[in-house]
Amino acid sequence: MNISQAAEQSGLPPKTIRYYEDIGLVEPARRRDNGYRDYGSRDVHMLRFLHRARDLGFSVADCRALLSLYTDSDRHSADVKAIALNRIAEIDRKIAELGEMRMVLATLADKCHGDERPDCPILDDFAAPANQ
Amino acid sequence: MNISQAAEQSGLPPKTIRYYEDIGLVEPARRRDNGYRDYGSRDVHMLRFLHRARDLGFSVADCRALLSLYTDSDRHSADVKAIALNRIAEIDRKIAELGEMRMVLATLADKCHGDERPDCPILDDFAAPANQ
DNA sequence: GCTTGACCTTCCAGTTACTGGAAGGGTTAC
DNA sequence: GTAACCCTTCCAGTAACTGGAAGGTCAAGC
Repeated sequence: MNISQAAEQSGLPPKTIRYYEDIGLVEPARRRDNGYRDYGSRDVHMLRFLHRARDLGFSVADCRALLSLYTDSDRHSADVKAIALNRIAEIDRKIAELGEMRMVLATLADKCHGDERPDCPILDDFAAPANQ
Repeated sequence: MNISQAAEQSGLPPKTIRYYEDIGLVEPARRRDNGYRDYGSRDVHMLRFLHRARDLGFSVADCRALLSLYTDSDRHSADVKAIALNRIAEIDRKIAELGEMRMVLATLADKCHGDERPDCPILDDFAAPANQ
């Protein structure tokens, strides 16, 4: 099948599929006589795997590792789990960071009249943060 | 003062200060005879403002708007508040997204033995997501 | 046979917000 | 004078694509 079909079935845009081939995340696709890439169900399978992993926020480097574990029947599930737990920890850090930002901003926004007057606690804080 | 002092007092690395000048986020610094940038307290003030705004996750584009409101004494606090509320909404979206990822991953990781055996519910899910 | 439109190909540039490093010149302390 | 550290500019790289240009291919309709 053509790349656009593979795209449709995997959920990845054609551009992204070519990009993944470029960076060696997936094997180069077979080519037809006219130079078109030709995909089979196994290829689409791999692409869908990548789509899912990327959707869950794994980096391309992680995806590389996950894909190599996926295709290795002698893998240890511990290695997969370690990557997943790492990703969870990363998510937790990110959520905590965003939560702090949100709290600060919500507090400031709450104190701001938000009308036509120029005085604004938000800008005041930016100019001289309270907690410093 | 030299750029490294301005960096220390604003919390931004020298590289970043030059970069902000490059993209026109701050006015070009005065130069001394030897070509060195020369910063005053007003400059440092602006840089600290930017540092704070960036720390709260505002994009450089937002910072541009915020800085222009900051230096405009005829501003309406409503405009500042709108930017802040927008940022909060963005944060909320991001947190929700991360929260979903976390839930999925935690569920999968929980089901994974994480030992030397190859079978792994995480990889199984990636290969064929349950919710599809 | 020819055209039209939708594919496909490669390659280059742009995105965000820096950061690292090279090459070269200035300053300060001993 | 020289060593250590500062400053300058410019170029390249980061992450993961995405947009667009230039050009070849294919299938359908006239």
